[in-house]
Amino acid sequence: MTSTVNDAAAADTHTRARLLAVSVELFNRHSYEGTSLQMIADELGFTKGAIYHHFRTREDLLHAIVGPLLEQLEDVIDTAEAGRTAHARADHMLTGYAAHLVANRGVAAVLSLDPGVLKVLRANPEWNRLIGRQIALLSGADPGPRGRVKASLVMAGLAAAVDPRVANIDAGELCEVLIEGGRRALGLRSSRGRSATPPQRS
Amino acid sequence: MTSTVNDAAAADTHTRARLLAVSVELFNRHSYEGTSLQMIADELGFTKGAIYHHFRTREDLLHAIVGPLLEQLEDVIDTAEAGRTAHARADHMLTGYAAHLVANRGVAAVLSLDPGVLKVLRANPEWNRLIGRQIALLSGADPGPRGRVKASLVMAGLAAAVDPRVANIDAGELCEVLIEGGRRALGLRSSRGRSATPPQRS
Amino acid sequence: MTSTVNDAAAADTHTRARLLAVSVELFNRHSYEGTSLQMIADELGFTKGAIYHHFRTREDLLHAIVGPLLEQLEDVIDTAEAGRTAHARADHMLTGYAAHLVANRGVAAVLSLDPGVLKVLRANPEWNRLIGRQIALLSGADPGPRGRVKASLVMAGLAAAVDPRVANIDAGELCEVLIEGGRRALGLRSSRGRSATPPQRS
Amino acid sequence: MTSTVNDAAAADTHTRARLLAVSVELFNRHSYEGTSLQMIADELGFTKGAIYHHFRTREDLLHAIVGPLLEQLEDVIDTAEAGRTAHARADHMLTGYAAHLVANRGVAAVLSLDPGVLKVLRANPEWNRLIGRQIALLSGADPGPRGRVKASLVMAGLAAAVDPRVANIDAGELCEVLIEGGRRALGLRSSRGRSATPPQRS
DNA sequence: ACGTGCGGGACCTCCCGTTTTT
DNA sequence: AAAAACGGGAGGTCCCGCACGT
Repeated sequence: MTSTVNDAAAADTHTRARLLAVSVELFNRHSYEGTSLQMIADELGFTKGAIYHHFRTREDLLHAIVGPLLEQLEDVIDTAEAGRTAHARADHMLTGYAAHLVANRGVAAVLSLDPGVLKVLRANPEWNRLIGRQIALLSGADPGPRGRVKASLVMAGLAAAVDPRVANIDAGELCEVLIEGGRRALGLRSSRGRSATPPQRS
Repeated sequence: MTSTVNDAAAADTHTRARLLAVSVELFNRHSYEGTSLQMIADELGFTKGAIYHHFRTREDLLHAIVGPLLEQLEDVIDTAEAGRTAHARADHMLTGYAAHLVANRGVAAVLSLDPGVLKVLRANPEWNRLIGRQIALLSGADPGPRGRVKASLVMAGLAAAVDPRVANIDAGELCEVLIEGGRRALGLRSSRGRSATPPQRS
Repeated sequence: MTSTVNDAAAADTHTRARLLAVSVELFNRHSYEGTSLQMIADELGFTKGAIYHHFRTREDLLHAIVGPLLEQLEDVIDTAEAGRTAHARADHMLTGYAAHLVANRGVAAVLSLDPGVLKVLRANPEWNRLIGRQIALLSGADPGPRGRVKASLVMAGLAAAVDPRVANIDAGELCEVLIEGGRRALGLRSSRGRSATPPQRS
Repeated sequence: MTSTVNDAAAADTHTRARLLAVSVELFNRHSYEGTSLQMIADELGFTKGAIYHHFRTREDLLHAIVGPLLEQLEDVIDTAEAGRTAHARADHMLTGYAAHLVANRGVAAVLSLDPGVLKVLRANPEWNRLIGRQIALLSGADPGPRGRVKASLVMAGLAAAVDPRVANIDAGELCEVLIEGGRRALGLRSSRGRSATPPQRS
């Protein structure tokens, strides 16, 4: 069942989890910069002062949301980097990323596309490196500017495509479509048999 | 016809053009919601009052930026819709869209990805319909949820990939890569085996 | 009896004393109004709730600090008022005050100079009277406006001069200097070889 | 004519001068940290937003108040440092300082004694140096810790004594008393029958 | 066209004091 | 007795828009 970020936390930490969930939802609707603490507090039914007890600043709140997601993503990256060939590494990265996004539908768009969020992410060297590694992996089959462009295309494209507003589609099928689209865009031959992709032009 | 961004600039060379350019830059850096009139005024070297003389509200400013772009995009859509087969229509839409994005690098990301901007766009029925038509065209080869997902993937992916921060790449080559990636992701066979290069816009 | 600051501490050694000490230190650094309970709690390593258990309000905390000091000062005043001549009374007041300040270096400045503290002091009629009596004693040799001015000069001057940041000086010597300066400013002839050193308080 | 700080400005800059005057008054009554922008705005009859147009931060406001005063004081210090003997330099500093304080009755106490203000002053290296020079001058006749203590005594004492609440006394006489008290406290012989009245500043 | 002064109202931060829990 | 959760509310910053002047 669609494990969200807060799966574990949700059970006991009554309010903190709700706080994060509501925040994500509002960030999605109004963008990070466009969401005030007041809006979050109103949605939760209590006051800004209460929020302050859990997160001293709005950016702390954002950190608490994206932090776990990026840790999750780091696992995927770590695994992918252990692949033997550049092709395998890229494919692992892609499938892992797609699964990661689908598992966190509704959070992903905020994480990856909101300029307000990206500004915060770029300010954190560790997170910045993470994204760099991801791009490197995805563009591994084709380094250089072209590879970077494709990698960015896929990363942003997938992130945007999982937005629930895009289409009413089952998680499993969604993941399939994303992987298929990603592989083609990156020029990765679908590992077994079916070659939807024509031989690479240099 | 009807004034592209640069056209309008030519008329009013004095300040209006600089105002728009600076705004776009700041919207890109800080997101639409994260950019205040004060920031824009400071960057321009004059005061908020001066801005007010050109645009009565900050949203007006946004309209002035995205309006021409969307008109431009509408031309592409109109043309694409005249295609004979679904495949041709999707391909036209894709190539036209790629050219449109490349021609407006640096504006595109704001236009297509910033949630703050999207909220404004969604509020305008006309613009909302425009996006719907674009999705319909791109997913035309494969209607249904899967098609919508792929179309969204391509639309957002391309928009994100043109960001100058992604890679230092020549406009022509960038366009090629985008089209190639888009075609593959959408499952469009590279028609007539050639000419990834679209009709160039200024 | 008349518990001095340290006395009270001995009883409750656990926290109350540290609480007061830390508060005084922070009041000195940031002024009374500029010091929040949070700052005090942080410095102590525990939470605001803990403070609230000892003092129901921040003003209570202030009272607990200045109260004992003012009682101590009242003793000095009482004694001084028993002097036979105006000159002797003023001199007693001066020496006693100097000793009092030196014995409470670091607290004195807050007590006597911080406008935020003075506001609280002025609100308490008893304490207000106390200061009036002190001024009367010091200016006794020369009543009228000039006397009041000199008395204020001495009172504030001495209070400020005991601040440890002013000079690294031994308590005994400091007291000497203060008395000498005070006597001269007030126009009190250093009475017939009487030691400048006052009766030492613990 | 009790020249205030804003003499020149008062005429034309309608509100800015009032803003400063009101602020000084409230700082005196409630201490710097104890005075909110709201209080100032209320007293002036307009809003915090209006204040923001003149001073972007509360500390700016403080700077605008103490800045001119310290410049004035620097003139005095410069002049005093040109004296030939240590005694003369100290005496010049004293008389000049007294005149400076009397000329700015009501502002002086805030400037010199409020811990909140001192914190800001200490944070500014230039202003910090200024105070150091002043102490050096006053303690010049007797360097070392004892001299510093006396200098601090005089500086704070005089500043506190000019507070209008201390005594209803004419400016000229006040100045006389301050100089007399200061000289005695510092151990400066009233030099060669020179009038106690200092050179009047505008 | 542009600068200035200002109103009113958010924003985030954070504070103080209470309640609830351990 | 200490910690944690929370409610109100105020503080400072700052923003947007509108008067004016020029």
